[in-house]
Amino acid sequence: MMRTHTCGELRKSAVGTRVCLCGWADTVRDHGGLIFIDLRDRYGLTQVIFDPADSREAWDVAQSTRGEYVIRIEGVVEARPDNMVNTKLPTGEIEVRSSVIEVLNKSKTPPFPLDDEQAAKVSEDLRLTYRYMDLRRQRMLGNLVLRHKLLQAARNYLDALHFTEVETPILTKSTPEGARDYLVPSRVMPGTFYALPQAPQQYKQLLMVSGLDRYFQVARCFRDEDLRADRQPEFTQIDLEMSFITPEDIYGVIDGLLAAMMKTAGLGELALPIPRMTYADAMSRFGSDKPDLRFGMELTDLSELFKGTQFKVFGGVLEKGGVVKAINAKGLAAVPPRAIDDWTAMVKEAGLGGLAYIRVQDDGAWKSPIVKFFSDAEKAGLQEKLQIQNGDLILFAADKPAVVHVALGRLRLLSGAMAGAIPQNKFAFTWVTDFPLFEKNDEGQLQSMHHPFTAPRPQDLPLLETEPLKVCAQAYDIVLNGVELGGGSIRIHDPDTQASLFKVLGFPPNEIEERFGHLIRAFSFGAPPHGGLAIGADRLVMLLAGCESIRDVIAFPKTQKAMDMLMNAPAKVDARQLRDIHIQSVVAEPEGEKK
RNA sequence: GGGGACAUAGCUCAAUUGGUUAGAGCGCCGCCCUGUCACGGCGGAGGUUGCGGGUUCGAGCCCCGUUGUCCCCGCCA
Repeated sequence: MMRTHTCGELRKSAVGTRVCLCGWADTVRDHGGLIFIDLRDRYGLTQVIFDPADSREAWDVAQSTRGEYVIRIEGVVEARPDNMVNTKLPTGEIEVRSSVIEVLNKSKTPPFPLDDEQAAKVSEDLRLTYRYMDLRRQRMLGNLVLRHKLLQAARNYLDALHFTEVETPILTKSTPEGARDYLVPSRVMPGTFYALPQAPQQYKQLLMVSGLDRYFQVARCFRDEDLRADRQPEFTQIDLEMSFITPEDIYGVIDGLLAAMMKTAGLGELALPIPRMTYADAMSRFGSDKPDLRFGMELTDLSELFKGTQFKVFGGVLEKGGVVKAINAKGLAAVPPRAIDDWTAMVKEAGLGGLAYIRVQDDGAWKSPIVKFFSDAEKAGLQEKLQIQNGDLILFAADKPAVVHVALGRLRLLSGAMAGAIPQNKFAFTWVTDFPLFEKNDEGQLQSMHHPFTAPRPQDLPLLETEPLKVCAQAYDIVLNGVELGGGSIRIHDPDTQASLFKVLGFPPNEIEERFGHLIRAFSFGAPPHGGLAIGADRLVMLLAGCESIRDVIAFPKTQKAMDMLMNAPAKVDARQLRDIHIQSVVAEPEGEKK
């Protein structure tokens, strides 16, 4: 028998028992006589003591043991004397007196320290190059275990609600209207390509046509776009779809799912139902379609107040149908000029002409380049609407609503963080509902905001071909702490509505047939009304684990250039492999590397 | 595609205005030490300052380029 116990389970009740433990030498403390080895495995840490009087042979081996050696020990569990109990360890009341030690494997000196406090500062590329070492840390192991437990909880919850997990293909067809696809050349059909799925969207809808009724999948998805702290090129969704439902059914299922996962993470009872707000409200009040509701500092509409104002910048914008809005950055009156400069550059990038502000000094005086243009009534109105107190900083934006919202939404997050207004141990979920069905792309053409199978709200159907931008979708996002966790919609299930939507989007008939013909055909055989949603599993785990990067909850993540530092992927392949799949690279080989 | 930050010992960092032999803590190696748990003490080894070029009497430091990592904008139906 290799081991009788793990390194995390021995307690006082085991005193007197003969045990075998296996694990890694976490630290070796050699006192010349006594030697202490903290033996570590996934489950914890147990102190093992070697006394030359017990076994000189074992003591010799213990003395030559180094950090990260893999060892197996045999010994007897002893209670520690009262004054030597280590209260920092769950196993701190006992130790194992060992007379048998076997080195199962030696280890080179680790490339970086493995204790969580020091490892947190180590450069991430080194951690990724030696990811298997990084994952030995309790923190990282804990993240992987939590991820597993959360997904397990999700599976149990959905199974109890009669959802069936179905695996859908990884080699599938390109869907050019979404993100950039990862392509896989076909060997058998020269010149053709599979694509890796951006989401199992069409398959899960086809499963509804099949009558599966309730589908889910812990699904790997692939999108060839640039990375962020919360975006990886391959990521995992908890993807689900249901038949014969209304949006209320989705809210109910997901509310319960998230509550179950919060509980599993040890984060207590989530108050249900999760609050909802419309997309229009989210944009107007928070300047974002994924509002962070952990703090206030909402956007305040001042358009009424400044109607007919003498201040030409605001007046001019209002005459052209724009809006004037502001946020009160509580307590930031003394923010350095440098910050205002940075923020000004940021809002200009967002399309604003400039950033107007008022510093409300401690003596109550308003220090501002624009206040001299305000009437007494306007000042009084500001005071009242923005609840201005000494020490506040007021930030104004005046332009078209879309520009004002984006600019102030970003300022709200930046200034809120700077003011320390964002509580860190809070979980503020919200649904964002009633998204527009369409948006205009850079070329001014209509495109689906979600995807082209999203159903319009029934009451908006008459507007579909006349005023498409006013049509709201039966689409909803679930948001946590300003992060888009997931989204979904009720789908179009009747071919007529689908056809008229394609028409509005301006898809030519031959293209519709080529790209969506299979789906339309399927829907012509009796598709049930259906809808669903997908949750970004990595993001959810990241937030519930209290991590700042999605990479910390993925076992083997990629760098910002989508490199796998451990495997060194992507990499060149043999010319033979390329020939087989009928691919020729147009990238010039550097001199000296030609074969 | 764009903006920003960083790159010095195995790790984390320091190095005055451009000026002697590039330092510290941790780790590593050796010796000592019988109750430590971040053990302690003494000693030691360890550097092409990411790479390439330039300016200069002289470059870790200034300039240009390049590579890599991270953050953000664009992008992400």
